Amino acid sequence: MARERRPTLDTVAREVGVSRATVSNAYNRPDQLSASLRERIITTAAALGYAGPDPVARSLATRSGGAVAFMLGSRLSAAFSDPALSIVLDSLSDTLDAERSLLLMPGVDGGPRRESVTRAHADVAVAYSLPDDSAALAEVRKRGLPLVVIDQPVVSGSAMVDVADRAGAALAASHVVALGHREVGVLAFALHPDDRSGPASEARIGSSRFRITRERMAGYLSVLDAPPVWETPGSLREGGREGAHWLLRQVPRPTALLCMSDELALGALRAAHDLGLRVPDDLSVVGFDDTPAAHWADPPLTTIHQDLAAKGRIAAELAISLLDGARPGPARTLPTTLVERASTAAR
Amino acid sequence: MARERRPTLDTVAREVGVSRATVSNAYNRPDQLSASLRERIITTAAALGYAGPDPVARSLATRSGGAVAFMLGSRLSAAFSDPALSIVLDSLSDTLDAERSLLLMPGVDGGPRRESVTRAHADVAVAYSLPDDSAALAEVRKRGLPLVVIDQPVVSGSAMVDVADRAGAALAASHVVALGHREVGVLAFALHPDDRSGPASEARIGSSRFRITRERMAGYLSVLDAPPVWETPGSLREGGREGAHWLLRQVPRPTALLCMSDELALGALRAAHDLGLRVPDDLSVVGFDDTPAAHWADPPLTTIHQDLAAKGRIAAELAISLLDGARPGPARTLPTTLVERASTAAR
DNA sequence: TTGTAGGCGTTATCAG
DNA sequence: CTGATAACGCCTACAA
Repeated sequence: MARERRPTLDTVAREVGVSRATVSNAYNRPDQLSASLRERIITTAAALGYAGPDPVARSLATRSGGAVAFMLGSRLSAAFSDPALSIVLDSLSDTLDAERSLLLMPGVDGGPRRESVTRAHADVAVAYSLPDDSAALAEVRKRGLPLVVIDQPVVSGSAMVDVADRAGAALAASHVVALGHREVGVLAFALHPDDRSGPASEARIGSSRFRITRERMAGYLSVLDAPPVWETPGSLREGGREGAHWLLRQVPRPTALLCMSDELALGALRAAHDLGLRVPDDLSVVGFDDTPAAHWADPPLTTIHQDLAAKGRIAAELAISLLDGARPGPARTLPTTLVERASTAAR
Repeated sequence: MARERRPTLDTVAREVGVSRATVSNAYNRPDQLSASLRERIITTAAALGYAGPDPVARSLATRSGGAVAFMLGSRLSAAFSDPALSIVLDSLSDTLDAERSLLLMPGVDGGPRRESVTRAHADVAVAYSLPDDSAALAEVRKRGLPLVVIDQPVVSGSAMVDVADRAGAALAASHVVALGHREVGVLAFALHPDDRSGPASEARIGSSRFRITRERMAGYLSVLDAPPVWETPGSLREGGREGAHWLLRQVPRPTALLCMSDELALGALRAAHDLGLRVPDDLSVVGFDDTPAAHWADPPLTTIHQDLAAKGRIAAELAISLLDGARPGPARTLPTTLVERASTAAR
């Protein structure tokens, strides 16, 4: 079924009896021609079924106009279930120029497939918490795409925004220790992009390929001595629940749980409920991120606050400035603070 | 800072001493030239810093290769907080050809801005639950982009997938009526794209611009007689909670609540808890969608099941087939079924 | 196996 | 205000 050839600038130009350039101007520089002519052009274009300049051809000619590629470390389902990411992505997309769209590149094995970034119509890439050695990152570099990384080690020549993860985690650990807790368990994100969930060995902890996990762990460990650690891929409530069940079976049983995200902490709350433990009387729980859910939790969650919306906004601003030819400056690191609510208490 | 001109196919060709076509073949048709020559080409390309064929130029030449545009009716934050959408989007992105990426187009006022679809590098569009008269839809038609719509009235010439929303809603209503409930309240999605939340007048209900809201409401109303209705934008738990509070203040107080999504129902559960009402003893609650959260809810939610993953998968398959030149067939309508769990009981 | 020539649909530059 | 003409970077018959 031969799709009939669509009309082009040329078709319209010929029909109206003017040059291509004039038709182009009718769309892109209305002030460059008389209103009446423009009117005539637009009208016959519509009559011809011409939809306006082809976006791809325009991009080729202008060498720009693609989207910003947002590279994820996980599938979309995992991504969507992470409220922290939602907030970042939302504020990022809100900050972007109106004409720039968002190319979402889900990960399949710790990152988008190399080939997808090869063919992506993007003129800047944003990496969100990818493993250090992601192939996608290598391809971005090869293509020479400007890059901004979020929560990730600096790739040379890229702009960067992250938060004081290590300090925040240390804050969380110090908080429970100050409250008198001695047996403390840790609910951690994935240490490696292999979808494993279970108790984490020291070896795995030591070799983690995710910066964020590494940093938060380092923060915890700067205060704690070899706590039991459960690792779970993604940032899923159910994963947190499962891990908390395991941690609470350890002897001696932890009286406090440090969680790398609020979602994980919510799962821990649920586990405590399952086991008939009262929070904070029998168990203290600390989250990370301070997402809206931390507020509404029952009890409201003590957590480490970070400004997720700012993270997205800054990432977008950095992307825009790279596009404008600016050179990446030093990393922008956002602060973290402890927010005490009702899920922690002295033991 | 003049970005130096990047090498092109031509640069490489000249350097190696072959023609452009040959270099092109080296990338796209390895079998068209000797391995050694190809090797030589790739090597010097790397040396020159040539990253491979430019995706935009390639697309222009092949008239394809853009992404699939996914048009949302809401901002990303709202989209992300809707688990039903996450599931659909995830299975859609999973089903897509490996080489096709996903262009996410958030809505700002009931849909993506017209201009964004004008410039989008996409060769097929998917509309998810947009209002009937969205400007984005008009632009898609104008551009002649193949379109598949999800949960939305057929736009002429587009492929369509939806679920038996009306029948499902009728199922929910019949269920509580069969259980003896006479006072039934309804927690509804937005009726119009104006971010309003509050009691819904009959006029608003009668003129809803969202097909999904219309259909589910029609299903409820086919069984119920003028129930109190609270309308809330998005599918947010908090919105459901607020609405349920209002509904439960009505006299006579409803003994059952019908909710247009599980998230809304979860909010209703929360409201019941706030008010000291036991579910299902004092109040029955029915959701819609059967997302994973319905399982885990306390009590587990009676809800209307629909196969969200299938919806995404089918949408992707339809998009692909449109791209292959197929003409849109009749709408694919997925069934809905009642899943009885513990949130409903006889009164 | 390799090269030639002609598009793909726009935009940009620079005269007129 | 309008119109040639030359890019933009690549693909694809078709010819050699």
